[in-house]
Amino acid sequence: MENSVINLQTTLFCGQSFAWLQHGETFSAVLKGRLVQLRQDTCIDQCKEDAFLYHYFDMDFDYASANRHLITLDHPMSEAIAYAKGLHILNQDPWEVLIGFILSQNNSIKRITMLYEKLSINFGTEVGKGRFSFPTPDQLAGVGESELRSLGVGFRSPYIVDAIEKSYLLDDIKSLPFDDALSVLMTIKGVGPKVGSCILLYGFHRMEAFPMDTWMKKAMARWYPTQDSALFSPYAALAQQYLFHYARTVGCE
DNA sequence: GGCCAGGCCCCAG
DNA sequence: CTGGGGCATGGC
Repeated sequence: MENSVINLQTTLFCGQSFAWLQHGETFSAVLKGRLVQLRQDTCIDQCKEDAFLYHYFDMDFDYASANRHLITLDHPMSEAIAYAKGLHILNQDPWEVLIGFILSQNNSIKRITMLYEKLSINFGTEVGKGRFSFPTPDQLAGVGESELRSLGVGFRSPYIVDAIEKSYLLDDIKSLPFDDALSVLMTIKGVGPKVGSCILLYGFHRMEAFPMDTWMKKAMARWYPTQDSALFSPYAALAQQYLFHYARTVGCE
């Protein structure tokens, strides 16, 4: 019904992806080696014509049903859902999520997006209009720590180098149980429980994931002090996204 | 010019 | 296993 209509603004800028730019009413990103440009009013039609976009925007997931389940929970979940109406969890490329969220630690979303773009411009493939694809592991192979530091990656540079060397680990994640998958991801330097959970959520659509960042710690302490992610099962990941977006943009009062 | 940012590493206890 | 300092960089 109402909440099954995707909202691009909320979906693309609620902190799950660093690949999108907005100019006027147009949202754009380079996905699968091509420049994708969408507007809210034409998004649904474009997704129906394009199997990749349809899956990327998670159009098959029953958000109406999940929301009906979550909305029965205590304050402020119903407000958080209403506030983020039309939020979908994207099905992103695991490799791009891995690097994006290694960059995210002790960093601001604005600067993460900037670094993501810098990596694309320096090591990706130009697809026209001054836009570049995010570099593949092969394109980043051999890139050194000092080169990354010169781009502003800072103390995360050795983490990125390690992730490049261990990118093959992503190949087997899909078939693993959640905890095993998390353990494998955490063998990559710079990947802890939070970043690992983000990879499993945004790269593998694992609904059990419940990334606990600074905002989520505040939100849980404020609103659900005696609870954990089990409260939101089987939609913990979606509940997390609603709470994160609500706490970060509205506040924890 | 400090403060802080979707944490994690590393090292004490 | 738990806790806390340190960390590169730039937006504010």
